[in-house]
Amino acid sequence: MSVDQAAKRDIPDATVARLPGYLRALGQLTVQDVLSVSSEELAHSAGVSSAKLRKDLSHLGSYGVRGVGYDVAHLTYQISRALGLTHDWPVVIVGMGNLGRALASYGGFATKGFKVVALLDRDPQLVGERLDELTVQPMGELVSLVTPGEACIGVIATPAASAQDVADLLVAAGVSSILNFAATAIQVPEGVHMRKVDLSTELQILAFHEQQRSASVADELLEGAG
Amino acid sequence: MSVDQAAKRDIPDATVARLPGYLRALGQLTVQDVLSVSSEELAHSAGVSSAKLRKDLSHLGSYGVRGVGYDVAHLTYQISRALGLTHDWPVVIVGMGNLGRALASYGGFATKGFKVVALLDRDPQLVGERLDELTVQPMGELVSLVTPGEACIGVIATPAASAQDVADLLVAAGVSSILNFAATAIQVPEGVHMRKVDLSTELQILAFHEQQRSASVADELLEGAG
DNA sequence: ACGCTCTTGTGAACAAATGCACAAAGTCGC
DNA sequence: GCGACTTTGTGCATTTGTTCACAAGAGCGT
Repeated sequence: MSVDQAAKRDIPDATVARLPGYLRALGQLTVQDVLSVSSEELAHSAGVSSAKLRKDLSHLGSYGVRGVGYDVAHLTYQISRALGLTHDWPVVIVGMGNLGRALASYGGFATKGFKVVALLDRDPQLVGERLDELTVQPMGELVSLVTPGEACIGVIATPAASAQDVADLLVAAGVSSILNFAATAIQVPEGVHMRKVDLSTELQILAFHEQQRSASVADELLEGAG
Repeated sequence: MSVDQAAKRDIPDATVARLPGYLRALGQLTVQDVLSVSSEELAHSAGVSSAKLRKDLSHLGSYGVRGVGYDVAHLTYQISRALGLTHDWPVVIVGMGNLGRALASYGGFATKGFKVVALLDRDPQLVGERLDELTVQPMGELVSLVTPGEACIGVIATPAASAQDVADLLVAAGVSSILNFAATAIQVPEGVHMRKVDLSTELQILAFHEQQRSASVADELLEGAG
């Protein structure tokens, strides 16, 4: 048992970040009634190299069959288990603007491992509104919704200006994992896990690569001329 | 000049991914009328270590002053330039569901480096609707909007089922950078830059760490008892 | 001018991640 | 059974990224 957990514990971060991608690719194979898949095929669907995929999976254990490949259902289960998706995690979404609504109505939650248990907003105008079988509640309800000690994931979908306040409230209520969609960096105390998703960051990274491309094209022209 | 570009070219990926965060932190300092900042302070606002920040900035050039720190305005300019944000990049958003609307009305575009030039949707019901000074157009307009050779960033905010089709259309029209918000992996030809933003991936990574936490708490209890 | 204090920029050590190449281990046809 | 073939799992080399620790500068008071 301790061995089992130790095996899980040292899964590298880079691997953990790719596991959801494998899980998604496996989901597509499942609906296509594919029973078995090779590392080559699965890696291609997930957009990685097969060597990387195999090394990633080897961190979870040895679940493939040499000469054959991986059993789709079994590998799905093993990855889910490694990620901790064998039971549903409660999620509270704070901020019911455009983005909050989009997230709340996003189907991806229910399907795998998560359950939105509450929608919160500071604005009294929005409180009481029903969205997808849930009623928007005021921020004050936060403490009664989260049981400290029992894990819960908080999603921040507020404007940047209120993000830090909301994060502080979430932490005070006992939330230990936060996903921040607001366009600002927020500070959380040690022990709270925080991840950030941000449109402009992603666009800026793409812009950098576009710029590199045009710069190198320009260089080639110059070299050709020189 | 070639030296200048060569310096830019070998900025490590990990550094590029962090530059937008520094830019954002600098923006906050700017509105607070702070003129100068040390690596320690800036690193803290951006949530990284000061050593990492300094090494990252050293890849852009030597823009700090020893004993003093960095000039906020000048560093902002240098990072913007490195990322290619000295002029606006055109962005087309495909898919005007909840998410597409949220993205379209997201203020972050205009402020720095990007300009939404078109909103597209396959659904005739949505075509013609006005959102933030733009009219939703049918997919067919794509080719007339994008000038091949001139860089343009495409954002996919459609359901997963149509994401691959949309990506193919974008590529065919000449878009060379794609940001995919759909909950599916898409394949793009070599030479097209693709990034993926996905709620469930992020949640699953958080779930993994929550699970690690509870596992290690359980372990400690067992050790204490044993 | 000089020494004191501060903070950058960077070389060198260290750590993490990736890619390669192949032995190990399985299936299948005969 | 057995040899041919397939595909996994992994040791090793390489690349990429991070951390440390400090010399090299820059400002300041005297």
